[in-house]
Amino acid sequence: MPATIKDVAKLADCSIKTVSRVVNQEPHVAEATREKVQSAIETLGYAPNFSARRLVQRKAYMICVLLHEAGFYQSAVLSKVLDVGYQHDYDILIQTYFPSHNRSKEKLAALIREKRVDGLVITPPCDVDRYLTELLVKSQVPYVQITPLNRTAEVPYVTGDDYQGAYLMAERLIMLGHWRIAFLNGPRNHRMSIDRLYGYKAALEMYRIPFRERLVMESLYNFDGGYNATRMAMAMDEPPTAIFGGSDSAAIGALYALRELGVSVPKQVSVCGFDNLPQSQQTWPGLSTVDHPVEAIVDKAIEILMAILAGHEPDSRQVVLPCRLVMRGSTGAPPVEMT
Amino acid sequence: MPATIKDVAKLADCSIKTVSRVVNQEPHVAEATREKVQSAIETLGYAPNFSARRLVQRKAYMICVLLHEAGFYQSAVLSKVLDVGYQHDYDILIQTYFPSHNRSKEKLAALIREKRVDGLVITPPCDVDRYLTELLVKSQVPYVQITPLNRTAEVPYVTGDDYQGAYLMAERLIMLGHWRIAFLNGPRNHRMSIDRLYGYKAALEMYRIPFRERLVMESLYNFDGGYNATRMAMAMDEPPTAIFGGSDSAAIGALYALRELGVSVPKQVSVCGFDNLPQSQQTWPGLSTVDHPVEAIVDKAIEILMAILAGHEPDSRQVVLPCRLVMRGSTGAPPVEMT
DNA sequence: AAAGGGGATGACAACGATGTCAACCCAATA
DNA sequence: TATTGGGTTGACATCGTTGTCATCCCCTTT
Repeated sequence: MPATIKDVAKLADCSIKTVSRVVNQEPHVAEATREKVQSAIETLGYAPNFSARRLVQRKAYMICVLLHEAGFYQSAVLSKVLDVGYQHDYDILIQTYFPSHNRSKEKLAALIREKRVDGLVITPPCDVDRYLTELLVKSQVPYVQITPLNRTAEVPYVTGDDYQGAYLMAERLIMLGHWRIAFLNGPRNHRMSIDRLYGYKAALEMYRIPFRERLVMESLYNFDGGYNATRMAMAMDEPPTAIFGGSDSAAIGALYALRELGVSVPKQVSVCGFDNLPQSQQTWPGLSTVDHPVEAIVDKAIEILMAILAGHEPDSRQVVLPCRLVMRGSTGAPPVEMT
Repeated sequence: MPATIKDVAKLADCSIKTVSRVVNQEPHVAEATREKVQSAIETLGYAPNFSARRLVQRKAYMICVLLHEAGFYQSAVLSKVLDVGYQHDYDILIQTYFPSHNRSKEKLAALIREKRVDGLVITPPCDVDRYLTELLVKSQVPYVQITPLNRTAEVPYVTGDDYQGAYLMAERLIMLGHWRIAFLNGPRNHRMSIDRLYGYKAALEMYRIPFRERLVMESLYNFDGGYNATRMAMAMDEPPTAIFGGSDSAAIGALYALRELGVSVPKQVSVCGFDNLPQSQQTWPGLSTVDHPVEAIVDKAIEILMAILAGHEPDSRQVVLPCRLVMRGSTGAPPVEMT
């Protein structure tokens, strides 16, 4: 049986309230008493019972990270959340959420209703689900979205500047001499895909390169999508000299397809991605990509969430951080055309 | 203010105990009463407060997954833990643990002392830390190790059969015609590395292939280690015709090094790994590897943990599951030697 | 010397559930 | 009719904390 506050009080010959004061470092305790209590605590190996504290304070001391899948991006997020979580007194609970899965909906709803968590961090693609959004709003739980696929002005989120990142990368490709640049697009109704596509378009426009609809290929931002899209692109009459993956996963699929086709990267075709996933530096050649600053994003997101939980109004509820190019070996000048 | 059990009792015109019975589906409630209570619950949108329940039941309804880092392997584990967690009434908390980091030690110790978790799942490489092991044993918390790097007979663990898996793969390489097979070794004092190395050695012995110490290269099982080891191996007088990575990460590093050296895989050199990480099928060529059955391992581990938590004695506390070869494009026959 | 003020302290009531146990009701039985 | 027995039911204590507020004591001030 672990020691309780009562045991400590008895041993230290004082009231439980005094022990509570010492434990919580409240004022109004004489130095001598404090020491007496401290030593009693150590003797008994006392630690306060968290459930009791949670009950009386009506606080779970817990934040939940909502995941759709435990993928590469999510593990980067998690990694940082844990890191930052240390700074605060919150534990981190993870929960999966599948829009189509009724049981997972109920689980999450219960989690919130039963006050088992004080706030949530939503990772993509969970944010696109209507039911979830309604649930969160209705239950008034503080939450913040990490790199949402869609976003509305009412909801707190932190993300990278998809438009700017895509613009930068497209511009870089253009500077290298490319002008038939395929774009591996994501789901058409996601704000994130739309922004990245717009960045690409804007760069083309800026440099007077005609935009060609057929160079925008469906990829769903995943490996298989990138692979298939690339096979199709390379089968065109005039295949692209560069393939800009809207996500690293798609770009890695593209690399695979090109290797399979015996197309040399970057000599014949350049490839680049978006996200800067850890494995994008383990491909060969290393994948040039746009760094979505996950760490900074999570940092900011937790900061916002903590502010809301503490009752303050955060500096801002919507934050967009700039992206940065990370050039590796997968991009280069296009081959000289034979005309 | 959320509704409490009292509110429900008042509305349903009965005692709180009766409501409790209905909520927990206990017997001894008349059908009419049950319905009355149910409708009151729905009217008020009542959900039991978990902190209160935890307090009185002295149970946290929480298991902790202890991670050293949120890497690829860990995310696979996590993914499955979450999946299985659904079956039971436990929430999943994640916690990082760094042996050198005092603060993280304290955090974990507090987590356990304060009864915030009922049990733990330990992922590698956390299990190699002495302080941790002592803490766990001393505090009597139920726990189970997933693919431990080291293991002792007293501690519950579930792992893949490293020896058998390595044997199978080495045998396969030999059948393909290889006999200069380099092995990218892991940390020398880890049981897991030792077993994999022994499997490799045993296969060599079985097929009467002389074991050469210098073909066992230090890699620490990571990308950089695999990369460096491969560079060194290929610089030998008689470079190996196959490189067997003790882990996929190391093997991916090997692939990178070989590409860089312009060595064709598998035509000139075969490469294979161990673990079957998700990204090992996204390399080019696809990485042949030994599947460490993470899902089955986690399944079994949770089963054991749940049995212990429920007070039963599990069927067995140490489980070793067989590994299975996954052959992809990175392995083939060695080139014909010019003699 | 009396009044006032502030720090130290503890008694007691929350918090919201579950466990214990006695009381009750009603039907079946002797 | 009295007794038994089983299913219903609720009063009350309990879990281990924190919050409220009254009390006490001692020191300063007038």
